Amino acid sequence: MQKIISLQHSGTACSVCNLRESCLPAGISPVEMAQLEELASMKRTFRRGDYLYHSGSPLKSLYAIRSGFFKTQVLHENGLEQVMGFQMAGEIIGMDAISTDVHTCSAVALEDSEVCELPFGKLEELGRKLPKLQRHLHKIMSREIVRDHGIMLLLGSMRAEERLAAFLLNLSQRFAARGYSPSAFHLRMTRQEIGNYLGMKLETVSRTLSQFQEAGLISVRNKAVEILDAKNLRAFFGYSAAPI
Amino acid sequence: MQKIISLQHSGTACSVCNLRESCLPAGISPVEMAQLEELASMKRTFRRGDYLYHSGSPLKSLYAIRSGFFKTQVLHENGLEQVMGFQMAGEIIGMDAISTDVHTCSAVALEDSEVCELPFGKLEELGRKLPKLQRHLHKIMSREIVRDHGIMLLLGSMRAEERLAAFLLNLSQRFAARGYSPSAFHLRMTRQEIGNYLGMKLETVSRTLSQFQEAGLISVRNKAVEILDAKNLRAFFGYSAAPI
DNA sequence: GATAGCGCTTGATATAGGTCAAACTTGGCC
DNA sequence: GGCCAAGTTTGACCTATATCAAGCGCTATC
Repeated sequence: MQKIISLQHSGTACSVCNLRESCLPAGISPVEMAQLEELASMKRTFRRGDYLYHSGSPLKSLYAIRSGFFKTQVLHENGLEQVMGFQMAGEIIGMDAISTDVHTCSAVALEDSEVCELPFGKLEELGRKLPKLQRHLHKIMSREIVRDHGIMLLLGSMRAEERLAAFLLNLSQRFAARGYSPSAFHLRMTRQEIGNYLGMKLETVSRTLSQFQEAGLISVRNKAVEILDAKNLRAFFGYSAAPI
Repeated sequence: MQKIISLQHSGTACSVCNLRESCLPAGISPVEMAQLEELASMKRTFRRGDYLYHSGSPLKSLYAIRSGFFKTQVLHENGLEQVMGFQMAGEIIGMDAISTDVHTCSAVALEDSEVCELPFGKLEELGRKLPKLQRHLHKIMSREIVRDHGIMLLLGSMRAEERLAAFLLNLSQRFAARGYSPSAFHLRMTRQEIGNYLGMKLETVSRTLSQFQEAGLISVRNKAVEILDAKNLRAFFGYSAAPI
């Protein structure tokens, strides 16, 4: 399943990567950056539908997404299925595997994507030498915990409208943080995947999007979404910040 | 709110603590244990209802629960509320605060409890010297991520019956792992709190418990629960392992 | 440029779980 | 030991969302 399109040992270095401020190297010195660059030198490209890792496969590395879009999901033998998240450039994935040395979810590319591979053993080793890197790794893991808490709040306490509004605003915010338009973007995932992630059926996703459009909050045409009235969309979940 | 009943600098050491195999010191050598003991020497006791930390308070330490029961929860200004988990002896809490150096949820004692305080800065520092400790800390953080994924699956994909069955079996398993009866135990939390955690109303919790009792799967009398037919209870969520 | 298939929308209907309400139990406190 | 508040159970009814179903429209492939 996992087709590796290209392996590069040079590629773009952390020090010149435009994601460096939000990715793993955030806040470390140039000298330290050089050491991290060496560790992160392995790049891999993926086509839409390719797996970055499978549930059940052993922990080897964490992965920093350089470009593209992934989803992570759990597939239970009993048929239950849950999308755990949609990850984009600058985000680190694979931390679920540290606990048992085996991945507990799968990561699939939703569009052509590129990742930097971070061999976990070496990353820990370097963390022992570079306290700032160590701290940052801890922060990234903790951020994942906080993100998951946000989704638990969403799934446990919000109504369908609120969940979808939170989802759209969260995407908007993350696109904005990467220099893309916060108001107009393309969804990389299907209604089915959105619904699965948000604990609702695809029909409900579709209906709720139509309803938002009807109310003049957004404009949707297939995967193209435009947020027209972020303020009132935000009101759907009580003026709180996007908790995803 | 946070009443500190006692502060002890001696207390029970990790090396003689009966939780050492499941707690932070798991798998480290006696020499290393001594260093960890020094770090974890501060004990604190809490009465039912006391806060261990508040949402918004700065990160100081992680906490290893020595005895008792806690819940962690987020309270949103807009009224939304979500119980993130129920934690018992041997579990480490507070990792939500590492991301931003501020706690994002609150921890409340559900019964009289005792915790070992682990100053986070010192813990990281010691981790740099003891790779096994470092790895174990990472495993504990990752375990929290995996646990949260399990709850996301539960909240996003399961029906009320399945959630409650999963909840009871998870408690059972955790009590068993601590040497208590896996079949008979006391719930430390209210129906309200269970419901909030599982994304359902307290009436639904009550009704579903009654329904389980009707079906001969459990016996409930207030907070006293006995699991009579774990096999069929497990069948409620497709024979999968408790995903909490 | 035609066609097949997948993804999406929309409608009609069903239902799990929520809401409201009342009565019962229990445990903490004076 | 009795009282009060909080927690729990159970019933009746309601609503948000699921389910089932049909048709439409992209988009990708030849």
